Amino acid sequence: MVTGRSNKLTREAAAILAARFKLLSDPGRIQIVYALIESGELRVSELAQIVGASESATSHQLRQLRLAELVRATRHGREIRYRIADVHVRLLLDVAVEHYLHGHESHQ
Amino acid sequence: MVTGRSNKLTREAAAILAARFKLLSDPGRIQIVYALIESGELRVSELAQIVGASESATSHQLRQLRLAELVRATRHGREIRYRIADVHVRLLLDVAVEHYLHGHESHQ
DNA sequence: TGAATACCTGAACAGTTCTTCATATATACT
DNA sequence: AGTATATATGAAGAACTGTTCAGGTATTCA
Repeated sequence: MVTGRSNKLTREAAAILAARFKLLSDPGRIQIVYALIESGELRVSELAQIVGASESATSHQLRQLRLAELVRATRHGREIRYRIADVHVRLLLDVAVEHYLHGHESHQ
Repeated sequence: MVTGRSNKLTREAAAILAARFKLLSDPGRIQIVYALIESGELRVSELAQIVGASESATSHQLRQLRLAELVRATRHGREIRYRIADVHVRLLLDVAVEHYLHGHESHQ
């Protein structure tokens, strides 16, 4: 499935991919994204508790994810609920969890 | 395929995943990894040319990938050839390229 | 042995990232 | 209107990242 494809990755394409991977390059952000995938919709305070960070720090992280359109926010009364907005991240995280966690230790 | 799984991502697990994604969070490093996947084995000077960076900068990047055991180096005479050492990154990049490049514009 | 080639490495510097703290905004309640 | 709750935001600082530059190591060739 790798052989026979476009063969060259332009710098622009690499930058697009890098930006996506960068969003997942922080433990807190991964926990946020993962929690939203599992739970569907969560409030900022709930996410802060799950991650174990302050609400301010969590809000800053959510802002990044929001600006990158990876998550979407909706106000409900005085709370704001976040949910996944990017369908692709689900599979990407699935693959990573499947391969880099529990047991898949093979190399070479 | 997402429903019905372990449901909670520990901070340690999130850190492991984040470290892997971080390696792919730089355009140059993505180009290096992609080129190695496509070509099998390449020298530092070739990789530097592909990425469009100095050989020193490329060497520093390769060092990171090497220490993370994502690539492996072998000396042949006075040149050093690099190849992919982590089987998982292939699929991860495949998924990312497939979803974030050419046309898969769907959201929500 | 000396020079050339291919690559590595450490230090330094600019740019970026993440957190905290203080403050601001929006909504709800009395 | 005033207070409480939930979240957002800007500034500031510490820590980290990627590049360059200068010099170092390993190998080949004359």
